Amino acid sequence: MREALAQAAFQLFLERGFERTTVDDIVARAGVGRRSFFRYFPSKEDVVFPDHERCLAEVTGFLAAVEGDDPVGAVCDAARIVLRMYAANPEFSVQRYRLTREVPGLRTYELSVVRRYEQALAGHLRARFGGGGDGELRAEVIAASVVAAHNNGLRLWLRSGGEGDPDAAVDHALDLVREVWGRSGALGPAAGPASPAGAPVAVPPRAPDAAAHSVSVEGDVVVMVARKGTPMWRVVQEIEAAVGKTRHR
Amino acid sequence: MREALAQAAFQLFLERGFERTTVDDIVARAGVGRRSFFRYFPSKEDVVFPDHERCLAEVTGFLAAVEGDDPVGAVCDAARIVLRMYAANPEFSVQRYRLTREVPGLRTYELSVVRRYEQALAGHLRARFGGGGDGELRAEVIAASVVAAHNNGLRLWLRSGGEGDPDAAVDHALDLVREVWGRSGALGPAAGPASPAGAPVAVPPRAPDAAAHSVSVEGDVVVMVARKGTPMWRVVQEIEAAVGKTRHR
DNA sequence: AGAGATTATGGCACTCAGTACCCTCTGTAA
DNA sequence: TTACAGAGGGTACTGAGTGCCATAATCTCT
Repeated sequence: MREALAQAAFQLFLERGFERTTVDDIVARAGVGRRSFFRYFPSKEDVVFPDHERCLAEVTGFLAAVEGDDPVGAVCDAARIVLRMYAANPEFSVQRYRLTREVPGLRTYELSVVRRYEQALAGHLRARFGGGGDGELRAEVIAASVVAAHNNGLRLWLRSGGEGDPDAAVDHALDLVREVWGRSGALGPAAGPASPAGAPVAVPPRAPDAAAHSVSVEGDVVVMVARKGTPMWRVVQEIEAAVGKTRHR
Repeated sequence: MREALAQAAFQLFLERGFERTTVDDIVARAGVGRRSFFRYFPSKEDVVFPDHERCLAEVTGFLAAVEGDDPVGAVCDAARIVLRMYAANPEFSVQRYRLTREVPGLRTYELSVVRRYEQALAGHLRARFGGGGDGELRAEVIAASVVAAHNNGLRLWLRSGGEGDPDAAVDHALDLVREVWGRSGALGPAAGPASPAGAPVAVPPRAPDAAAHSVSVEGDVVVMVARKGTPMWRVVQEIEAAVGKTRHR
């Protein structure tokens, strides 16, 4: 149902534009009742970003699970989770990007979504930095920097039409932030990194998913996000697939 | 007329809340026709930020006129223009802050306003940095940092009830950004980069056997975090326990 | 299986923001 | 006086979003 609504809506948005499409048009094409639309999407804007809620949950889950003394690296990895969601459906992401660029209402809606990611990152950093020594300030500035860097790399890829890999651009952008802030978000360049050795190498894996659920493996932490009501056999299947895929790497 | 409408609206928002105040209520108190409201304010949200349009014009004007070889300093000064607008009416700013914090619609509207400031700053930096050498990337990251730093200092002052001077906190926050980015937004002031560019992101080491499984249910999204190697039966068990727990609410 | 409870969906009516169109009033220039 | 312009007001409409209730599907327990 969610899927049917999102698909019908997106078709219509591409055909007639976002503002010239009413909710009644959408439910007519999907063949469902009008009331059902608002059960699945709290607003007309939400249908354009059907997977952000799940992705946000994935990001917060990842940040809650991550350990170690590299909070800046952790939030960069969290940003890569978002990137993976975009990269999982290049055509959709590119079309949505074009749509969002020319509809003011969608732009501001996207801002509010991005803001929630930023706050998730900032919350993680704040918890690690503590209150003293400008902890909150540094957390917010670094979170904003990471989001801006991520968005810059992502936009580059979206503007190119979704050709190739967005990872290189985003990695490069995030590296810039990490170079400036060091791994611990220290105050000033002098107090910089001195990165302790033993950092295992891992970039978040590519998304195999493109389904309603997602399983990601970060190092040896497995994060699964699914909708309530998903059959358990399917969850098990996806976890096993994801874990098996990254086991020998 | 503009003034009368803004004043009537703000009174009502404080008395009954933003969402429980209709435009008809506002025009009734102001003693004008409903149609006139939308002549002066394109939306109900605009009446809460009656001076941002002017301030944005001031910022862009300043940036267009500024000279010198210190673009980062220039955008910091531009941010101080915004701060001055807030500081000009402490009571109003504090009340508006409290109102904005608890009304989602106003929060997202404010985001769109802040975004325009950020784009003004980024545009100035982009013009100075040029296209090469990650100019665009640096421009956007620095603009985001300056905005985040400004907002952090401003929020500190607003939360304190508008007592004293917001300048100290904002100056300090902006100094942090300038220390990190230098006056020209160079790529790392003196510091040799922590890790060579393009180095893969480090993922922190893990405690070997800390039992860190967790299943959380947010709405109807289930997020599961577990370590690789956890027996599948145990994962299934925990998911079912968590989902069952929240099923009958 | 079948009664009872729970959930998913549809339908209806309503509020309210925002817009299009037209009206009135007032002041100004010829 | 007429002609005109511009500010304000009124009316009716569209469309998003919500509350309430009816009905169908599904689940649970015996």
